[in-house]
Amino acid sequence: MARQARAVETRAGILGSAAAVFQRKGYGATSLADVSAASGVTKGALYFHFDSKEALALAVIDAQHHRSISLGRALVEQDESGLRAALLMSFRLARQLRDDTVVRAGIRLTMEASSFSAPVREPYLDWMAAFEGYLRSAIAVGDVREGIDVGAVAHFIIPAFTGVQLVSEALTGRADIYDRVTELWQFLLPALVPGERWAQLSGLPTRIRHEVIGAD
Amino acid sequence: MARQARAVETRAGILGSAAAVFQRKGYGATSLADVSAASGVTKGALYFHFDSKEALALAVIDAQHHRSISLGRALVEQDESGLRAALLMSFRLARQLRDDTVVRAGIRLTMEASSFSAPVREPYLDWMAAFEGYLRSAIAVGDVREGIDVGAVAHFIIPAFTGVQLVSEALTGRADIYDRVTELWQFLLPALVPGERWAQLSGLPTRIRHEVIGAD
Amino acid sequence: MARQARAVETRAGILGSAAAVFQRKGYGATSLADVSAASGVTKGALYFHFDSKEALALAVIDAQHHRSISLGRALVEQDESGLRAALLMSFRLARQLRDDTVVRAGIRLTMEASSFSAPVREPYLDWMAAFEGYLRSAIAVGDVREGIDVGAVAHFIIPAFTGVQLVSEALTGRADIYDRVTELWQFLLPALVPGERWAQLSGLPTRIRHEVIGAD
Amino acid sequence: MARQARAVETRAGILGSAAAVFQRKGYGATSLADVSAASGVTKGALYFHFDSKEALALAVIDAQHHRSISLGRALVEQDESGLRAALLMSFRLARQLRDDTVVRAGIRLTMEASSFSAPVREPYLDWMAAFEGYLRSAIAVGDVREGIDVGAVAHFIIPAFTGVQLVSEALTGRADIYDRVTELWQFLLPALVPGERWAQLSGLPTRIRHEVIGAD
DNA sequence: ACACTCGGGACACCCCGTTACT
DNA sequence: AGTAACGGGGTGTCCCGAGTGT
Repeated sequence: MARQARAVETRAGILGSAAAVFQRKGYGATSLADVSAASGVTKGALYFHFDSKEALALAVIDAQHHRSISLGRALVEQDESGLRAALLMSFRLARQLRDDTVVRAGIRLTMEASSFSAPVREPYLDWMAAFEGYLRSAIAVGDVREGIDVGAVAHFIIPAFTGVQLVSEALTGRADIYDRVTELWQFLLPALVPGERWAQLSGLPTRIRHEVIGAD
Repeated sequence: MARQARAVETRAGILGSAAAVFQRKGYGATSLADVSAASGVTKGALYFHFDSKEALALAVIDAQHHRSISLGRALVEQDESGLRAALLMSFRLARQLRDDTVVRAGIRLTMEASSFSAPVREPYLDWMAAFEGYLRSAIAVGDVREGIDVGAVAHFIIPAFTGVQLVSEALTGRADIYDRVTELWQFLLPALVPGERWAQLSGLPTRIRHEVIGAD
Repeated sequence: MARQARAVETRAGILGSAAAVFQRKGYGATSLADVSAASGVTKGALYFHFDSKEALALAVIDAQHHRSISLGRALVEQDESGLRAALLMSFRLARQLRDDTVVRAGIRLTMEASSFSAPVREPYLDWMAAFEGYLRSAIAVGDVREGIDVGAVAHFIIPAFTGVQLVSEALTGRADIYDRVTELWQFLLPALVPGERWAQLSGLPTRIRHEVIGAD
Repeated sequence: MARQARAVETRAGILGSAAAVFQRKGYGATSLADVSAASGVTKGALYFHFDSKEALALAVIDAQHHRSISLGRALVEQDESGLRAALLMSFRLARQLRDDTVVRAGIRLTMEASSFSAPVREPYLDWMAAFEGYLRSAIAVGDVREGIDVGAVAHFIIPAFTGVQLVSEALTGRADIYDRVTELWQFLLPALVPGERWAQLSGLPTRIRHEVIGAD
């Protein structure tokens, strides 16, 4: 149906505007009137595209999740090594979290989700699975110690990153997020890399940070 | 005055009931009618004790913060060593986060606070300061390496713990929080303790966990 | 509680205005804004007194039922004979149905009730019971044939009256209701009164009509 | 045009589905989305065939009226005697009122019509005219007393039947409608049939009931 | 031309957080 | 400490035309 061209556009517009408002005010404080005004779309159209405020929020979460997870796909296609991939991911995600409204909104809504719906778990689980993969291939090339519990590590990195990003938001509006992510890796790497690689890997976080973000 | 005694009691009752409702439904979805019903107090009385819904939520946050921070005071008075103190704190707090309604509500509201008020930063800063203190005295007794940036470490532990607790809530309703906190320390200690102490400190998280919580 | 004086008054005011609007527009077409405007009461006050639009409608039905059923109580206290009582009731009720807004509204809502609530049955059952009583005492004094099934008769009179009133409303706005009720009795009495009383009872409907209503 | 064939079919499908929904929920509580879902037709198509929700309801009323009135036409063609015709009609209509969705919906809407449109009067008037005809031919063959006011009788039977059916719906969902219609005639016949015919006509309602409906 | 997607406003109901008067 | 009243939106969703394709 070619006619959906307009519809797709409208839907995307609503989603973007909704993300902006959600990101600024949170789910509870956002009214559909706000979204309607921000998107320049009437509530009728809004209702046509999304069944409810909750559905709209979930759609934003979903969009964010897709947008973020696609960062990972790119890495795999570029055939990056495991440890580099993990670090690249974290910094690219940090950049999204600073600059991409949809991602910012999605993350915020993910955390507030228990206010309006069942808690959202898939994103956390997906990220954990992705990092498990990175770790495994890092072990294969000797960047990460054998015998480590990759499940446990992944199950720690994701929450740690979540918390780092959350507190960075609360304290500085995420202005310091690159520093904080860099430190995350510096405190975590000693538990991961084998002693003999430490010399060459201890500086990796900073190198990758600059590779991804620059001096910023 | 005897009259004030009852007033204090009523106020505390409201606060407890409000915490229970906030914890279950979140700020936005909680109505004063809910609180009124849960506490068995009329809305009039409710407004006599708290100026507004927001004030009520902030009072819950405050109560939680006091309740949690007082855990730290007890440690100082018991003159625990720095590293032990840090670990004890984390597990005791984990226990509160599992079992204490006011604390659970307070944490939830702290994170939702940006929905209805300026973001709450003091708790994070207070915790960071406390952990800096623990780390400094840990360095003094040789449990933590010299030359480490205690500010940076504290600035990582607090977010990491925050994230761990948050994701544990989302995925398991905090049922696995003790495991997650134990792992947090296991992945973090290698970056903190000097090599020569590793043998005796690597098992510390598990020991303290059992000391505080038992097999649970 | 003396303070409720104001509340009672307000409530009654709302009920009366609501009846007027319901009577004119029906349940579905009546908005709470209409009621609010008609009663000069804010929607907040309205919500304070009635939990919902449905509750308001049911309250109107209830008020009508009380108002109508109390006609019957008066008859009993006046110790009217059974047949006279039945006829008096029907004409007095007819008058209410023409002139009393609350009654008109209540009847209308009773019929529309299945649109918004479980069908209302009590009024019908109450009326049937009342008429059974009248018939029994009419039999006792010989105005109604023995051996008649009073339950069946009551179970016919009430629907018949209901229909007469309903169609009179649809066709003439109840302008002709007295004529119609008179005829109802004229077509029904032959099945009820014993042959030997026919001479003196055949004119009873008209006599009672004039007694209650006058020439109108 | 073949094209219209399908249009007619679609229209009929909508009408049937709409009747089902109206019958179940009433006019006010029925949304066009409901009808659209029930009929498997998009709302757009729905508006193509009917100008408005009200028009749709009126079309259902109309369909019901046609369907019911055609019962009468059949009788005339079968050349039934007047009194038999009247009784046959009433029982056949009762059967429709129990079993035919369109008829049930139409009747319900007829009564609710004043909620959304001018009161519907034609059906009542048509029925009254039909019954006047039956009565007149009944008088011609001596089944009904001469000198009776056929207009008045018809003007009573139709409302009485309406009420009987209405209350039967409210109290039993029309499960007892055949009993109630039978009784209607038993209480009415004494006023209609001449004394000398009473012996043979008093059992007529039951006989016709069984003829039309069976033991049911 | 028929059919339908898409979008448009308009309220309706609910009820919420809050104040005035006892 | 409490009853009563207050307005103000919030979400849902309804009924209905423009616009678009088949």
